Amino acid sequence: MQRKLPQSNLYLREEELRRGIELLYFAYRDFTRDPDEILADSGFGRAHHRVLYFVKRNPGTTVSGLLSLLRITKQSLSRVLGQLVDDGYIEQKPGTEDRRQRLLYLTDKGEKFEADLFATQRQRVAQAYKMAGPEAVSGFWEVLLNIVDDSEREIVMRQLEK
Amino acid sequence: MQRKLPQSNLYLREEELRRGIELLYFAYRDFTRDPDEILADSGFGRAHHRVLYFVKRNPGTTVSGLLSLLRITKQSLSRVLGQLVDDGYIEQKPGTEDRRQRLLYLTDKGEKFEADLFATQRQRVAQAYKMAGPEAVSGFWEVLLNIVDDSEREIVMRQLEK
DNA sequence: TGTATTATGTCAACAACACTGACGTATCAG
DNA sequence: CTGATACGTCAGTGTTGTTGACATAATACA
Repeated sequence: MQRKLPQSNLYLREEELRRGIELLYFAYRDFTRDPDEILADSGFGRAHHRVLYFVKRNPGTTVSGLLSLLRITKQSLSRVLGQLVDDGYIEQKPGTEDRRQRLLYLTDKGEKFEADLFATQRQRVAQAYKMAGPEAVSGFWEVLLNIVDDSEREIVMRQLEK
Repeated sequence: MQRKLPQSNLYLREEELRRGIELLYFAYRDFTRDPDEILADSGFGRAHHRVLYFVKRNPGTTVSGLLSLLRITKQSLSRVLGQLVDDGYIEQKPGTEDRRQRLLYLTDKGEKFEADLFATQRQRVAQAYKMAGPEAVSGFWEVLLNIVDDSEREIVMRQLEK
């Protein structure tokens, strides 16, 4: 018998998939809202935030390091990075081993600004973690990691373990 | 004693928070990649996808319904919606009760296109669900829902239950 | 009936951020 | 010495968001 089971399963599955898709949209939209507001006051945008964030997390990283992490073009990165350097948020030091490289570090000003931006997301995510509980948080991480491209998962995991 | 515990907890907490923040960035980035490619071939962008998606999910919704769901300006929506109507993906019918309203529906062409776009994200999310397992999926939903703004949670939950 | 409000659309300007393509310089590696 | 690499730059383009102002039609209400 069971004529209707496959149909029913498919329907449930679709609902579950749409739920994930929608939550991802809404959560990401709100997740970026607080820092976006702070950034706008300083004449920066979301891209600046990402650069500050990943330089903070990977002090001494190079331009190509950022490029392969962010997966944007060097022209896009260059514009944003240049502004951050010009405005004194990021410092470039020539590589010791390979002098073509520019090692990137946050200045004190950059550290403070990043901390302000981080505080807003910290608050939001900490609250969500608290409401959902530790088991839910594990599941959250696991599903997200599996949504990442197969081809990117290695590099993402390396980043997470820093 | 436990002199070091609070410090240690804070450190762990920070790491956990950064993990969530980073995963959200990487997952969202890759999550939007497949549909973005298809859209580019048709001369559309991510905003068109969102409109198609939510009209599919809420057939007969109005412009203001979309506006309060997407939280963008009417000028932004109008441009994108206008293109989709002009190109025959979305159909507008005057409201029966309130004739100022334009009720929005996907045309057959729109249904097919949305299905193509959805298929890519369906595949990615289904795979992630499968790898992570049902408990992880619940946690994924729960954390994401709590990341959504308090002020938006009602409207998001109403959407999810459709 | 008349008036205020609502739903929607439109014109214009602007900014952020991504892209492509091409070219240039300094440095490294063999 | 030569080719590849790391990085920068100039120029153009497109999507998507914003603000502000104005217009039209339909509704709601006094």
